[in-house]
Amino acid sequence: MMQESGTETKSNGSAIQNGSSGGNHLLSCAGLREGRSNGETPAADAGAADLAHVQQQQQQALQVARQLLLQQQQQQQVSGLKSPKRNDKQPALQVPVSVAMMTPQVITPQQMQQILQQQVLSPQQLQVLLQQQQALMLQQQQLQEFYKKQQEQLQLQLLQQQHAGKQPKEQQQVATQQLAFQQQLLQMQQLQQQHLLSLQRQGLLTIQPGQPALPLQPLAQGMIPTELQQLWKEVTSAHSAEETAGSNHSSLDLTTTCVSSSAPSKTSLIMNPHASTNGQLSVHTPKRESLSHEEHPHSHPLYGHGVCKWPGCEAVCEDFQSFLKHLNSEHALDDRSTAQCRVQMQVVQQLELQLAKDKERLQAMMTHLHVKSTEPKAAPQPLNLVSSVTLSKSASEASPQSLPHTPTTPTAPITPVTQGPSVITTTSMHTVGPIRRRYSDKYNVPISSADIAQNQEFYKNAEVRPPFTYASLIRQAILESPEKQLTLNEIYNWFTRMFAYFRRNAATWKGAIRTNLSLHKCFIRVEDEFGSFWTVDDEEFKRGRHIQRGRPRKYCPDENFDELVAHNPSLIKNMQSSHAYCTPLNAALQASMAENSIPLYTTASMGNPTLGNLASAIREELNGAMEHTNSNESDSSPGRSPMQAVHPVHVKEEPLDPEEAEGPLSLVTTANHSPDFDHDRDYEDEPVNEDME
DNA sequence: GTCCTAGTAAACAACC
DNA sequence: CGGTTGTTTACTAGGA
Repeated sequence: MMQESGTETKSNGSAIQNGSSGGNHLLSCAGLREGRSNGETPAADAGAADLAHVQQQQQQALQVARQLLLQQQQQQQVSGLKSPKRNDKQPALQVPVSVAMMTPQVITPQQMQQILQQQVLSPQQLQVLLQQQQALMLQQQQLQEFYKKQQEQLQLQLLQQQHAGKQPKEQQQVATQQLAFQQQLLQMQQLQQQHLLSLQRQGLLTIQPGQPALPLQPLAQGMIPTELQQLWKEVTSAHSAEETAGSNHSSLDLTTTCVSSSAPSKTSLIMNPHASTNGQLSVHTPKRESLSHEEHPHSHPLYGHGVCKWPGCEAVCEDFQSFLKHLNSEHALDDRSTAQCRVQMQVVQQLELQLAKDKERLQAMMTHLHVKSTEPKAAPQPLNLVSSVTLSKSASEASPQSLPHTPTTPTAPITPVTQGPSVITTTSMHTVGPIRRRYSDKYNVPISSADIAQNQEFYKNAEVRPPFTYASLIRQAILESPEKQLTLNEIYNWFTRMFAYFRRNAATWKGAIRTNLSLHKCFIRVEDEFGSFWTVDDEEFKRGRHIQRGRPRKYCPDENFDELVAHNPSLIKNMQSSHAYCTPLNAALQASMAENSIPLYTTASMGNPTLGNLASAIREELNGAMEHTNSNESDSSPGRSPMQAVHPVHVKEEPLDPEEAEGPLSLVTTANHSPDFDHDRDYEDEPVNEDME
């Protein structure tokens, strides 16, 4: 497709792609533009108004082309021939025209992205650019329409030659019009080149050296390049066939005149030395032909209800032919028509501006509605997070301890997050202070892995405080670990790995983590000879209870615990570190502690040896009962051996509900003479223990 | 206004 | 001795 354009280009000796050594085609077009007949000087400081003017000129040229086309249509109608199927195999006298020349320079998305990446455009410039883009796309559509009509007419002519004999005079006229049309196209193309040059001079467009020249890039919007090219081929093929049969007109090649730097003038129509190359590519498309049949021959935007609709005209035309004559005579290419066309252009621009504003408004509304749901104050955190903060700050302030963005554990499936356009910059999202009522605060609804995973990339990169409580995050970190247990340092690492926010102010949030670990009943600290780690009781987490204040909670692990386990051997099975068993573990242990905590604690602190023996016993039992073969250590827990799963237990002895404090543990309770500790809330005012100490 | 809860800071102790 | 870990307390602020 496009290589055909290239061959045609080369055939004419004008190097389009490499003519300007850097592929900067616009420079070559500068010479072309300066050589224009109208003598318009290039706008050194081409602004939006100049660009609009260029657009106006382009549309004007297009209008003239359409006018010529209509004249041609009129002649076809005079001949009174319908167009049956076209014969595909025609003599190959061609009018090859570069597709690149025929394609308006609609800015491709790549170029648009390049422009945006430059970040030098003001909103006004972008607005202008958008408008120009829309105008050019409109031109494309008009061209497409024109080509279809042209094809139809040529087919009609061809049929006429085959069945009704030669009509040299008419054919000559058609050919002349074709030439004039192509000249108009050339002019239009030059204007487009000028337009692009203006864009470049403004800095709106940058053609990089390695990048192909802009006009040679395929169309990305508007019209499919292949379709456009095919259309033109059909047109030229049919037309050249006609000329071969009936006249001595030379084939026309507009390729060099438009896009090449070696064509200084629009009148430089040269002979095409490779006319035959197009013949084989002329493919008949029945679809397009059928479409051409459906087209109304007399439809014209400037003609309706017998009146010329040229702005300010309203001349009555009896029929379409008279309208065309009127159009040619009264609205030819002159200053008046140009001025009127400019006015119309302004009208269109106003409408487009309004449309752009409305689009922008719509976008803002949509953005607002989407971002608002992610505001920190909004309790529920949406899963599809689209708002973000500028990463510049987080990047600049990220502490050096920021970890690589690797999935935490194999058990934490991480779904990729849609990135890129979904991220909308809003610095307001950069929250600093404490945020209350985070997601999953209420009723301690556990955050799922998907909650974090879906926004994982976002939180990893954006220094946005996650709308989760520390407790929720700690729980998530623990549950994501292979063994459902983490050391404190591993929890730290999880936070810094998963959230860019926690790469700053480490002292603050680390202290908060420690406080939460100690404060929440759901977090159970377990010790072994290698250190301590933390597990989570999910059921207790859902309860969301805190360890009561004002009440001593800690006890010496080697004291008073052996007896507890001795009375409750089933606890041993629950001492594994996985989530599946940490819950019953906590239930049982905490149930036991509910019965024994205060007296045990108190007595332990006072030197009661009972729990010390108990702890030793349970530790031994654990070592024996748990051949914890799962040695899959977390990547973040290098310091622990597989045997770490065998834990002596060092658990906060927060009591559970009275109904949970049943079973053999009651023996401990009674044995420790703690009638007051059956109730959770009894510890509120409990200076007794402190007093006892 | 009160209560509850989360977050923060700080003090302290034990441990490494 | 300094850092880490863990506990506890006090305080603030937001929400019900």
